Amino acid sequence: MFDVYTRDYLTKQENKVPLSFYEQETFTVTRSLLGKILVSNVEDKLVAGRIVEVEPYIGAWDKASHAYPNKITPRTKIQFDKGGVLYIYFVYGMHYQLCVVAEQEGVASAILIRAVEPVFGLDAIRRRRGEKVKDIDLTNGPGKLCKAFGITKDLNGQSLIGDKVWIVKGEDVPDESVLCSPRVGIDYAQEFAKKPWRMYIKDNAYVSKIKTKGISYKKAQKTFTPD
DNA sequence: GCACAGATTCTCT
DNA sequence: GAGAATCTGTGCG
Repeated sequence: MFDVYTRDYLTKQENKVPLSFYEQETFTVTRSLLGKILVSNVEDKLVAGRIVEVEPYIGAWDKASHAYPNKITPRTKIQFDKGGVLYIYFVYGMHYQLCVVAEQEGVASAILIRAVEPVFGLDAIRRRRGEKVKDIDLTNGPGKLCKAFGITKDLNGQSLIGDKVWIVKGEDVPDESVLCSPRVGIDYAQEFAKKPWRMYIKDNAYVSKIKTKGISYKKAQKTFTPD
């Protein structure tokens, strides 16, 4: 654990990542989220974790996106918002997923946070996840981290510079430490199911299970096209 | 250390 | 009414 992430540091308004960060192009934001600190303050419990695994979803041409092809429904309309809000949805009858909306207004974009490394509020995380769960399994998956952070549908559409969930600066991760592999659980997305757009920090123990060997960030970057 | 099925409810057809 | 951007326990080695 890192002692630098104190309550004081995590809650200071000036340390929150500004909205302009989220308004950038999706792939850039996805990459830059690695190493940053996700903070939640719900039910009066401050909890934080370093982001170690993320996946981008583009509404316009990515078949894996809920909003493909620019489909506006009550669920997906949040993805069309201006970058800097939360997109939270429910899957498999029991799990929430937490996404960050990027890009300008009108561009459907969501970045799924798949795993974090706990850095603050371990007690609250353990209580929410259950006493039997091993430390390494507390937040190494999108459903797990939502439970650990107290994320529910109520937070859908909330601002990322609000007082419930936000992101603060962490340690920058060099390109050499970023690996990319196919995204998870999207077999229906045809050619897009194989795109190596799941990004994670190399050798980090809190990344969720990896089946295929990752490729370099530079290589993956070239595949980020509508093809 | 696998593989498999069950849980359970929301969203869109 | 089908299927889902998942997790967990069980059973087998």
